[in-house]
Amino acid sequence: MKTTEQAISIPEMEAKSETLPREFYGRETIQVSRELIGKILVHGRTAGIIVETEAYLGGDDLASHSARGITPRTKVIFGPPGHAYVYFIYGMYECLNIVAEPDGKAGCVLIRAVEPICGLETMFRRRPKARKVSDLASGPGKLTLAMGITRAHNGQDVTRGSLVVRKWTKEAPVEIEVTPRIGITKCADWPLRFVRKSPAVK
DNA sequence: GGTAGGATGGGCT
DNA sequence: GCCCATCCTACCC
Repeated sequence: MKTTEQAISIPEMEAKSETLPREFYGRETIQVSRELIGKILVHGRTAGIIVETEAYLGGDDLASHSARGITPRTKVIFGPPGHAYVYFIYGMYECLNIVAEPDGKAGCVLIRAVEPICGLETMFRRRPKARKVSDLASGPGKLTLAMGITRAHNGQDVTRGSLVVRKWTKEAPVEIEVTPRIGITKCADWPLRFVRKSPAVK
């Protein structure tokens, strides 16, 4: 189904929004996951509204990459909030997370889908198999491809620089559905996936 | 409309 | 050597 949102220009989007401050991220991962729904992910000429996230907690969340402690790959998750954790998966894809919780505590938010609003042509060029706008970034691997996000962004600060998250200055209330996380086997029934309910994602 | 299986390579035991 | 926080195609209703 086609999305009902209209594409706008980057300057127009920037005029109506502001960058999220680091304090937004330095809170409980579940709260950050929930509140990232409806925010705007921006990279270069492309931007999209975050419509699906998952929380990956520290402690006894065995589905989280941080569950086995600090390694070269996972050290970002234990670092200061508001930074990107980008990992390579299934030999082909990259997934974007944003680090939550205060510095020293593990927790991150997987960005699973965005609704494209800026740079649709660029996204279609990067995802030639996508037929509709709603196919461009409707999955964690798809959105990194469409928006040009790679492991080169791992550890990057998302409160400044080329990869940032913004909020609408006039924010509308969002209805959110909570479900178990997708594609995992450990802690598979934990209700840590957040999806924007209206308008529908697909 | 639906789903089963293959591609593909880094991280960690 | 095994395990993946995935996507796409082929094939089947």
